[in-house]
Amino acid sequence: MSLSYALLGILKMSPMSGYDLNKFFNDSINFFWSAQMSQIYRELKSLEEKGMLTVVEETGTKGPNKKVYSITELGIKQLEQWLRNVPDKIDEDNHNVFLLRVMLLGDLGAEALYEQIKIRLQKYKDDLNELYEVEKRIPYYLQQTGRLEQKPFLEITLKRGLSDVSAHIQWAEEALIELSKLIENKI
Amino acid sequence: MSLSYALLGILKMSPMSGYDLNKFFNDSINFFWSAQMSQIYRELKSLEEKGMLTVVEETGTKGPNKKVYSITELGIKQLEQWLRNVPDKIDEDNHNVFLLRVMLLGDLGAEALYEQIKIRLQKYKDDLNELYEVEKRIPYYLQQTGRLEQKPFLEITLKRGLSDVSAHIQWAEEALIELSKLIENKI
DNA sequence: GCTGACATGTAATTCGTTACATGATTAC
DNA sequence: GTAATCATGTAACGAATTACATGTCAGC
Repeated sequence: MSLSYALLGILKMSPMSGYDLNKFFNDSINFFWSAQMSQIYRELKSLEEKGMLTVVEETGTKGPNKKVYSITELGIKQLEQWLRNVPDKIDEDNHNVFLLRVMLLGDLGAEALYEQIKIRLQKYKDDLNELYEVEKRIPYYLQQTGRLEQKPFLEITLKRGLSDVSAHIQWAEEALIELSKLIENKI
Repeated sequence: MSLSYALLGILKMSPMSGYDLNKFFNDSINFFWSAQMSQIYRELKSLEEKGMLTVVEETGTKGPNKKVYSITELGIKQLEQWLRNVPDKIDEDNHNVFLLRVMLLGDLGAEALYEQIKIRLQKYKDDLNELYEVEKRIPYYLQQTGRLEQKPFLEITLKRGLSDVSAHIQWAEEALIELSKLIENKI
């Protein structure tokens, strides 16, 4: 399962709790990964049982106790194996509900589609701004974990997010123009 | 579930069997949707039980009998409701295993990442060619189902696929350049 | 006293994949 | 005869979401 490797990979950078992992997902790599808290907790438990993680309970300064997880040698080995082993079947998760809507909405007329793409365009613009925020946080984050040599790789990852969102924005803007032409001609 | 709406939407264009639906997924909208046969059959059965589809068994000219499904009034109503109702929580399925790999592979060195992106770039180029094939098939398909007025909407859908893949290709090429610089400088 | 952030989990359900199972027809 | 395509399904498993459940601590 890929969530387990996501957890192993992040914990390899720095030990943390399930709660922190969720924050990391939301604050940093939300543009390509997210998870439910309940799933994270369940998976952490399972990885610990398999000996890939160890856990230490930490009495925090505030809030209830934290369970801080660290990766083990076994965990590192398993993660590396997964990373090096390129799957021959490239299994991109290609269920795009929005595009399904776009295709089928045509049947209900151009106006309905126009409105929905307009809403989506705003979302893409928000996403773009969020990515800029993430970009700003990278140097700070790298310093904290002392992994400055990772900078180019994080930048490549982030650039993919930026490139995706920019393409989406351009597509949406062009689609809106197309649709407004259709709407005008129909009058 | 969105698969059910995908099935309703396609069956609204034209009645067909589970087998045909799978072909439609693979030949036309594979760039944003796919499904397992077993899932399709299960879902068709469930939609029929709910009264959103009707089924007629057809003795084909070749092969075993087909079960041809058609959408009912109820099905059309449900589909339209789903299409018009814009979800406030935009729930893009954002689990990109490849990007997870990219981020984490940095830790194993630039070479490993370079190789994996190179493989991926080839896949993107194949995808692009496949999309051009789909593009060519659109006019033929529209004539067959007599839905020429749908053309602009299918084109908008397809353009999104093209825009995505083009952005991916550009990103991959730039990433490879970046990485080769890193590799050279290390020698 | 209440809200919001902190913190962890269980249970039930739904969704999706994989493996298994069957059989007809056509082209080589 | 045998492989490929056509055609439909069941069973078991695994993954992900949703709902439920509990409790601390800080600030207003």
